[in-house]
Amino acid sequence: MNTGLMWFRRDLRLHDNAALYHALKAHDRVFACFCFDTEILDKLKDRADRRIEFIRQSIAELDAGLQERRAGLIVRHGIASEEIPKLAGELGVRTVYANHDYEARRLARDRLVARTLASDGRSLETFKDHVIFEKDEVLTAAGQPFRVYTPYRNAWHSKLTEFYIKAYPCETYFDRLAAPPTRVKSHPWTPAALNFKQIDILWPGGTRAGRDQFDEFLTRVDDYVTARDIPSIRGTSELSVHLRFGTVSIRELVSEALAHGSAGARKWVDELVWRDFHNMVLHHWPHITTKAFQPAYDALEWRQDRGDFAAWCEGRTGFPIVDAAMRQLNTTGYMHNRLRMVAASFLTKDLRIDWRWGERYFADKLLDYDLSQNVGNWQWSASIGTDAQPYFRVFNPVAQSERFDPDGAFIRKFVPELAGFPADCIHEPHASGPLEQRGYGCVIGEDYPAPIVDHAAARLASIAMFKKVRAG
DNA sequence: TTTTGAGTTGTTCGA
DNA sequence: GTCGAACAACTCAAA
Repeated sequence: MNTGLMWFRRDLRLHDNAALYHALKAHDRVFACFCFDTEILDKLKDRADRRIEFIRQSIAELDAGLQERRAGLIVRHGIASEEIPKLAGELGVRTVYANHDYEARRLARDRLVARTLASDGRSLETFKDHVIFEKDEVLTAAGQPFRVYTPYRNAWHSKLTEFYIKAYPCETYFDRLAAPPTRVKSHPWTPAALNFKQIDILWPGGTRAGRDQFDEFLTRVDDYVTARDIPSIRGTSELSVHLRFGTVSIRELVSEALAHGSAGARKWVDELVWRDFHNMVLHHWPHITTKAFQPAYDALEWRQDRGDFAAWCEGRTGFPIVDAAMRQLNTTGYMHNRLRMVAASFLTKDLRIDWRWGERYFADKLLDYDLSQNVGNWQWSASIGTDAQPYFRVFNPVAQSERFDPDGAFIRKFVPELAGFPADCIHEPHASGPLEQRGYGCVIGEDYPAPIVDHAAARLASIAMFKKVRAG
């Protein structure tokens, strides 16, 4: 029997899925599986992990969709590089199908799977699915990968044709989806069975939720250009977690946004181009996960201050917008785009703490965490990455707060002890006098911390830290 | 081939 | 309050 196996990873959908389409097209019968990889699970810091919950919800929908077509999802729990070849053997499939991953560890895993399968006369076939353009698809005129976003974006748009955003019509072959034989065991995926605690997530998993979210965003995409910067209102698409786990199709999003055509929709597509850009950069310069993209900046002498780092993590720096941002991350597993820049700038410029500490902290907390995006944006904020913001550009946390949270609504939500401050005082509460503070129901230094750094001095120290490296 | 100009997200200073 | 300059140096495309 000519059978294949679809291995779902960060592409948890049955529609417009490159690997699934190729599997279905090439085989009479196709099985579907997902593996909870213990090599990843065992590293998670917290037994209540929001990403596990999102995956659980998404594969529940995936399984239901397969059941409707008289098939079903085989779930495994173990070391994926061992489980997948083992399962392929149990099922007697000739070929395993998956979509490209771009992270070094996942690539090593996939190479191992391919080798193990090959030793048994089977093969692993992988496809581009997660991005519009990957690897070497968009290059400079000289045939080199871009190091700067804007020319990359221009080349990206020039190369884009219908071909690249056309959906893979998986449904044409859905009758080829096969139910797993009863002798093939599936691992339960309740939180208890996975040794995880249930935890609430801001966005439910699954493709239905992803589609609803996108439809809802399209009703307000015209306001995107300005609204996207205001954390107290829903101005962004909030599709990041769906993009991360493939419960939406990037082709579908780009195709529909371009068809929409408004200035807001076009701006949003350019943000999706950033996603391709960071992904491409990680492919070409894999060292950026641990080293500066610009090698000269490896010599920067970051402060190794655990106390200040803890204050940043816990949202008690005394800078309301930074603390509100960190508390949003800690309590919801999400942080608004604008605030990610403010928080990252504060850690790397005001506190001069190693960007890698911050990158790691975000990695542990973010529901939508994606290695390439997180590393790329942290290095951008720290002024050491591709297309780096100049080192002398240091965000002023008070100015950012006044500009993007003018009425203090976001601060009030996540730093409720400051809720009594009027809008013009909430951004810098320590500047109010002691009597006023008492009147606003919050004494700085008692009910809310005083600033842990002087921004003006910290800014000069940061610029000096960079200058030293450049001079040396 | 060389030159020129523009470049995600900013801030401060001085006129 | 508003405005332009300065804060550097490199990538890339276009002239």
